[in-house]
Amino acid sequence: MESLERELRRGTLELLLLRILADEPTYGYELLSRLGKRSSGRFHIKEGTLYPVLYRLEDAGLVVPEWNQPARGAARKVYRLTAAGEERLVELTTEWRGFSAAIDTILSGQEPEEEER
Amino acid sequence: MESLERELRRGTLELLLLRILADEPTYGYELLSRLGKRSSGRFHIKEGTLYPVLYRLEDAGLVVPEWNQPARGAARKVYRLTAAGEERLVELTTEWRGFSAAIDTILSGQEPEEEER
DNA sequence: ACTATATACTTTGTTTCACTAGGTATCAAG
DNA sequence: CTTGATACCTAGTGAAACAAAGTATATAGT
Repeated sequence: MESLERELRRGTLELLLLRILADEPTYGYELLSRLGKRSSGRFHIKEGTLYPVLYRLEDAGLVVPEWNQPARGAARKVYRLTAAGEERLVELTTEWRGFSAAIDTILSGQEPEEEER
Repeated sequence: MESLERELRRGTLELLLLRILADEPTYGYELLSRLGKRSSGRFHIKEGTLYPVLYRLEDAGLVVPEWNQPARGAARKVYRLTAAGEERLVELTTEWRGFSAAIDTILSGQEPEEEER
């Protein structure tokens, strides 16, 4: 019985990263702080969590990386959303809304009106 | 990259089962159909998923089982929420609300006001 | 009597994902 | 020249949901 947060985060990371990348192409390290900021400090993931997700997104063709050498500092791998990535973002957002609505319905103790016959 | 639903369900099962059991002590097999009904058919978990969760809840002292022999048919293991289970339900509900609110904020593209300094 | 179906609980093994805990490399500041 | 911040990468671990079995009882059909 682990922390709920850890388990809840499962699957949502992909959605959240796509959402942030939709605003603006961003590199990995920066994604960490943006995610932290936008969630009011709730989602503090580590690099060892982040990069594997980015590779999955890349393998799935949802994002494309481009190496970027800033004037000073280490090189950055900037990820940009592809068309497929935008589609996926819409898909996942819809799925999330349906899912969380279903949970909320159960938590509120309401029986949904007659379905599933 | 599996289905989002599968991953999202992670961690929420415990919460949902506790919620259903809070209404009324229920046995495993019945929980399956109640969960399906209350989620409008969205959450169709299998027995191989359900029972291990119930055992975790039992080990954690959140529910207690009682064998019940109905007039006809196979014996039923009816689970009842403990006081600890009720507390945990409140805890998890709060955590869920905070979590889903955080996701919604990020999805809506709003920056939360200055926090996390 | 035999078979199938529905009910009801159990167990084993697999997969996926987030995490821990390291590692490499570059650059600025002291 | 060492420390710390930035930035990326990887191997190994663990927990949860799942698939796919199995056991047992009772009812219905032939």
